[in-house]
Amino acid sequence: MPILSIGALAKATDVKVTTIRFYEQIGLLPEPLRASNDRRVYDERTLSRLAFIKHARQLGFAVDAIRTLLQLSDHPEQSCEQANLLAAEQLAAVDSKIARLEALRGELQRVVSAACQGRVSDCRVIEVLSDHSHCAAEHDAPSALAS
Amino acid sequence: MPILSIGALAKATDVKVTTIRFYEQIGLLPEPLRASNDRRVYDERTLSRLAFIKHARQLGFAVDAIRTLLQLSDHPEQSCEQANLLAAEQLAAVDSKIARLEALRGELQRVVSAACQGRVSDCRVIEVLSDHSHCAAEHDAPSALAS
DNA sequence: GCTTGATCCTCTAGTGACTAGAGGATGCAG
DNA sequence: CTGCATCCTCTAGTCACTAGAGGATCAAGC
Repeated sequence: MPILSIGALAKATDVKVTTIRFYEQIGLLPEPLRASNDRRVYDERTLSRLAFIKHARQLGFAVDAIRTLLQLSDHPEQSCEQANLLAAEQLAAVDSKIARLEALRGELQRVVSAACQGRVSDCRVIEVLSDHSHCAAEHDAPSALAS
Repeated sequence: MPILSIGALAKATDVKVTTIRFYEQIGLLPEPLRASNDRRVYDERTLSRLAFIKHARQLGFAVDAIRTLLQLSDHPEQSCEQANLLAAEQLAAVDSKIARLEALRGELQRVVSAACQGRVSDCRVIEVLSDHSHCAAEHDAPSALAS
């Protein structure tokens, strides 16, 4: 079983060293063995686990959801109902983000196409921003847009 | 000129009281006059300014961009080039977020459609998450997806 | 006048998922 | 042996708020 330093693990997974330590801190990665010089020592199991985490993050899963998914993959005898549910929820969240962003895009296109060459005093961009009633459709706060 | 309490301003703009104080703290809103009992007192100019801020936030503009836009609208004799630029940048950012999210959606749809009824040991959701090579296309980290 | 509940004040700390930096120890190559 | 890379811990910063403590004041109803 080949042995990896934190730097080697970082390079192999394209996850930053500080992020690996962070994942350990919040309990996504187990505390690794330490070499005599106190440095972290990893094996390939941690590499797969980190790859799993990275992939799930890329798909937009929250850390809490990933924690659940990891527990499931650690206990393969369990039902995978929960994993299916999490994936479906994530898909729904992505769908709704896309819908919101598309509404915003429409609004912004109207703003941009109204761009003027003159002074701010007759600038459509500022004017449209000043007056919500110019908007064709309602657009909600982007609070739910964060990934 | 009618006079507004912070609560009335909050109600009129649908922005939370704490958020209004926060905007004052970071300099998006000017420090208001105070009544004898130390309470904030607003006029309609602040109401428009806050409506402007809210609308721009809904469109996904960052606070720094809004600061610039507010400066522009405070000085109508300036060229509106910068406002046009900011709007175009914001549109490009939204476009790229949508593109990323659509790639994620495709991936997630594949994950969800592979949902199984059995045990985790043969669960496609977990398996697909474990192995990036299952992915049809590259999908980047969602770090740039935050609104 | 008294109580009750809403509103207001300041200040601090928490959110999520990292990222950056201080300040120092160790390892390795030339 | 001299750099420079890598590693360690710990703290604080990012963004745009949000929540709560702990208290003062106000308006309405009895």
